[in-house]
Amino acid sequence: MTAEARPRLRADARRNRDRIIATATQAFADDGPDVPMEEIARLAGVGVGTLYRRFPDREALVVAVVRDSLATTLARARAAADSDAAAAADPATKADPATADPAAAEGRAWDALVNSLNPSHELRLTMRLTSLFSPTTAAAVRADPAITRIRREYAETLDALVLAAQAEGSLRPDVGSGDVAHLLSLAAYGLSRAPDATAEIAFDRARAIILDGLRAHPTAPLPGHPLTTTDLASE
Amino acid sequence: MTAEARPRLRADARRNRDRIIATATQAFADDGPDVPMEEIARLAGVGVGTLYRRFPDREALVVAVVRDSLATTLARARAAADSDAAAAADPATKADPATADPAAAEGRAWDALVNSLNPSHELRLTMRLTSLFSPTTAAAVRADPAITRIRREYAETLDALVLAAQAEGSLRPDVGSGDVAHLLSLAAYGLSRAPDATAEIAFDRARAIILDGLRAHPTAPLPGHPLTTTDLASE
Amino acid sequence: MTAEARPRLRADARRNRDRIIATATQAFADDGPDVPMEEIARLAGVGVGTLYRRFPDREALVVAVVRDSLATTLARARAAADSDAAAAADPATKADPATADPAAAEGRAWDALVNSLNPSHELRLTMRLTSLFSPTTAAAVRADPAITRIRREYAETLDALVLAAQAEGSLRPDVGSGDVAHLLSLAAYGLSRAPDATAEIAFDRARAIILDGLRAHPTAPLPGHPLTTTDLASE
Amino acid sequence: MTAEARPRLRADARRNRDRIIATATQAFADDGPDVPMEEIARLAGVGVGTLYRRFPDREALVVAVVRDSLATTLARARAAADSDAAAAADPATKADPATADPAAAEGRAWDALVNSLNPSHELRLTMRLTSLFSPTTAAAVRADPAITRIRREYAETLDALVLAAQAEGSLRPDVGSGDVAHLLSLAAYGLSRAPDATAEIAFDRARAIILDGLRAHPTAPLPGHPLTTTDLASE
DNA sequence: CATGAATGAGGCTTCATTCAT
DNA sequence: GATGAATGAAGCCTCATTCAT
Repeated sequence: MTAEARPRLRADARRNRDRIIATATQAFADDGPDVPMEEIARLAGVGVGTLYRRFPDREALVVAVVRDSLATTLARARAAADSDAAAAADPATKADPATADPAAAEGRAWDALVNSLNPSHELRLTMRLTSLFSPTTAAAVRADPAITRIRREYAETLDALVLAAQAEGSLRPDVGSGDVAHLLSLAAYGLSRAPDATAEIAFDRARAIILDGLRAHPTAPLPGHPLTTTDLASE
Repeated sequence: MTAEARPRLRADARRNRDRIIATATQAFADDGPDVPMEEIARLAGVGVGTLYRRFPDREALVVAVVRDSLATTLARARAAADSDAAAAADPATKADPATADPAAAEGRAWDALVNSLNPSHELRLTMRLTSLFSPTTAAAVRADPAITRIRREYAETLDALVLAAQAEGSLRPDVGSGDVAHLLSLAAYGLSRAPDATAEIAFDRARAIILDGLRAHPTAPLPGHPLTTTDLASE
Repeated sequence: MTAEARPRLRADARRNRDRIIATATQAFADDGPDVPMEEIARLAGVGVGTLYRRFPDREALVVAVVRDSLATTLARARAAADSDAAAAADPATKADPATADPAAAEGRAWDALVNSLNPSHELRLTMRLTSLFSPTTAAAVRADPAITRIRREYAETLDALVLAAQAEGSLRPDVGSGDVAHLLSLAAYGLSRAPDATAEIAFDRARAIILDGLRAHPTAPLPGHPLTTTDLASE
Repeated sequence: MTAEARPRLRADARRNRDRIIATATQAFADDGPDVPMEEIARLAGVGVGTLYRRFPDREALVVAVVRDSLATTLARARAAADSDAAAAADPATKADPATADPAAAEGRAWDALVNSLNPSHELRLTMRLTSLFSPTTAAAVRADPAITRIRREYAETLDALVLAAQAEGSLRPDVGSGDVAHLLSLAAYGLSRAPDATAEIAFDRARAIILDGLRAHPTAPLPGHPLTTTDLASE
């Protein structure tokens, strides 16, 4: 997934690496950013040495976890954008607006936008993590080239979705992809804490309300100007 | 500020205690939840011994900080509610809807609700803190009787504001005080991170969009049922 | 002994500090430069925490040990120089060269030089240490201002002794204080390894032979030019 | 190079083994006695596994390195002794003292002694190594039969050189081969540290002074008795 | 009471050594 | 045989907490 000089990992090493990242993601989410490395190793069923062979220090592990999670999120958003494009190319879909489901009347682009923002379990955990790590670690995360690239590509994908939704008139024109990303990351963050059904509902409701706020029926002018993703780069 | 048995601390001791809490609040906000106790003591200009005399252990200090911050927030929300009640009792205010400021057309209760949710510096810190502490410490915070009481009183105050806004027709009827608290805490949380102007704007815009979503113009039924604050107690 | 802002240490702290340095000096000599910090602490009868409170890391401890040892050595060399000066001022001492002990016929300055080079137990340990530490640590030692100052003062003292001995004709004129320091440090180094009587003898003999070589009876011109202490600064 | 049961290693394995020893010798000299085994393996271009196949543990590698180095040194000292013997047997050499180079007036045996003590690069490394390893490792080195044998043979060679030089009157009679070995090892040790020109000069000068001290012009009786190599066995 | 010195458990990381591929 | 992945013991250092001054 990265462009590093890591041509091929031995099968078992690869499996270990993947399991460590998955375990670490979960452990960080469960116990906070300070979970002992030994605990992570234990949960992953490996010795500390193996953990450190793969990730030179805690920071490297965190970066890998975030990188992995963001890559998944990007793939998801892209899939949503692509399926939207495919649907648009297929005249059979939503052929006649008049006969369409009124609840889905917002249009294809809107649906694509909403789908792309449905946070995966992984992303939720990452949302939480990125806000919990120490300033030093956060800086390391932002400095990672692979993460930077993913963020940029994600921003581009989201930009396209936002513009399409605004073109079809379903998304209010005075918001930018930065606003959208910010709001949805907030919603996802709220979800990431409690793992139970209530949190699930609270998230769904919050998301619905936020989406209502994003629809093209502004009741009052928004302050400032539409935020682009770049505006939030320092987030 | 709290309802504890406060056996009349000597003036200077009292000052010490207050300074420690203020310092700790700032230190937690600046450097994260792991600031060493010695660092806090140093910043407060006292020895560790003094710190430990006031707060038997780190958890007690955290609890005190959160308690203090929540108490301030509650007082602020109450003041907003009270001024609303006072305004309602005063026929001179907003006497004639026709002459009222159109931008404020949502009604007095709506304004009161919005005001009560304008996060103070203190609240922002608290938002950040409560989401950053370890699960263990978070549990200790929730278990604190004084904090529980404050949360309950805060919920009651918010309930009243929500009901009033729904009664006047400005707040959509399918939300509860839990939804409102959840959404606004999310917005405030987003703010608490970066202290720069961009974050300020992002927060203002996010809040505006959320408020639009909360207004009484539901475009689609919300999933589930209106959340009460109790629903979110485990958050 | 240093010019740091350490005005006064609490009596017990001071005692601990001294004991730690003494213990560390011995431990380094006995077990090499890698003695675990915990071992040093244990031998000194304190907890690791105390050790680290006084010396932020291993390097700081090493620097302190070397500094302490060099200071002792400097004091010793100075005492030798001073007693020589005092003797010279006292007409009763060695009043008549003709009646002096033939074995001591070399003169007062020579005796002073020899005395100043009688390595203390501490210095022997230090000799061994400075050559055993890692390049990084060695660099830290050389970078220490207090150590730099002591080395400079020591060089000045030795310079005076060397010049005096050459003036009285007992020390061969084609050597410098750098040569003298180098040779004697070699002898002392050899001594520092084995702690038994044999080593003691070997050292005494080696020193006697070296001193013979240093006497004013050069049988062959020495290569290069007389070394000054500065020439050996990188040693 | 050693007298072990060397069951005819395959050519490439043999090459591996030699490269590992050479690499390790250099690595120890460059980076100190704590170079990780993996680093040595990497520098030698083999995997750790291969390293451990040849040398069961770190101690075995160190012993092999020292053994190798000492064997080289012994060969050199023997060559010097042999050439001296050959020269002595050849009446053409130094036939007429009157026509001899005055600077070489000390005699053939003296020259042989001096030559045998001219430290090779290998010996310098060994000097450094043997003094840097931990007490435990140093003991293992001394306990190695091959090393013991080499030391013994070296002592015998040196004994012969010393006796010859004393017989011809160039070496003072009150020193033993132990004294000579001790002094020259000290000089060589001093050299092994800094690899620059200053160190070269300092070594040359120190050696010259020491040789002056060793010449047959004792100005004072030496303490103790002439040391044999055995006296220094524990060094 | 205030201070800051002492303690030691606990987390991070390294590396000698073993073992599966 | 060669390789390098896995293991875990051991050392460094931090910091919450206790206690002597």
